[in-house]
Amino acid sequence: MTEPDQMTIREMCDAFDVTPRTLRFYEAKELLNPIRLGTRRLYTRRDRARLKLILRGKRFGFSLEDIRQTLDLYDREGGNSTQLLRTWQLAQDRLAAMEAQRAELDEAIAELKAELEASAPAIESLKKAAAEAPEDH
Amino acid sequence: MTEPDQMTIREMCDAFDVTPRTLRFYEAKELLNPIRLGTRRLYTRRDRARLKLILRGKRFGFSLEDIRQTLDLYDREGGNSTQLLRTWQLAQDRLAAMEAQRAELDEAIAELKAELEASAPAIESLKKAAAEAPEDH
DNA sequence: AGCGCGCTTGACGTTAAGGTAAGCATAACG
DNA sequence: CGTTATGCTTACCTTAACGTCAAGCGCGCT
Repeated sequence: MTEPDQMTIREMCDAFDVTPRTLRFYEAKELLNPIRLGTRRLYTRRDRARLKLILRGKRFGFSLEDIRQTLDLYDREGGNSTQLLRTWQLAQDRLAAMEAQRAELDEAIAELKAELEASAPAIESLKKAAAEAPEDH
Repeated sequence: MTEPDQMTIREMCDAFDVTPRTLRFYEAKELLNPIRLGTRRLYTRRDRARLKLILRGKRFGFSLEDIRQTLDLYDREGGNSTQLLRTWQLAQDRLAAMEAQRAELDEAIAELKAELEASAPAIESLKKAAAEAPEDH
């Protein structure tokens, strides 16, 4: 437990490399809801887990609204059963979407690699030329 | 060659499920440059290849500006050598970024799967209950 | 000649995701 | 105990990536 249980907004910003504005913005959009000590925010372990998922989702190109919905997949704490089943279904969909994205990413990586290898010889000779006649800068 | 060599803007839109506005916008941002027949646009095989890459990049969460730079990795047709070397370097970076993203995506998929499996039993019993007492709708 | 359709440019509107600035409260520190 | 840092809210500003709307051109048909 090197990490404290609650963190101030500043500590969060330093830990996750975001601005206070961003955290408040996410709160306004109901992606986070830190405890209030008087008027100040205190972020718990749960908020940190959620923020991590949020930032990851963003890197994958999801919108905050998309992310907001997926967050409930991780820490739902009850809710009625039909609601739970819908959440479950949504999770399946998300998973499928992510696996599709993974497949597409693999393809893209393969293509780029092929492109790189195809032009590798030309690059090599360029580097050699540069090494022999280094009068450019 | 079931595909014609040049396509009108409408044909492109139908083929890629985008609006004319989007194609013109990408052109303004120098991601595409179709031939002009008089004032009209004609999109070639090359434009189609680029558009495919653009839309893919978007799904991965890249900005159009990011994508614009990466596009040159695929169909550079010359350029001076220092420029070429820089492009090469950029390609390496992109590749690394994509591989990092794939690693993160794998992790995310694994986590979501774990979450799903953990709550699978509860869901199963819910489904069973719903099957036995189907008086909700 | 007139009509309509597809395309063009140009200008302005919109949404998401924050940035920035003003004004006030409170907490920590020398 | 005054100053300095941290935090809060409210309000307006910005950028990317288009959407929407108006007005006009060219061309194929009748």
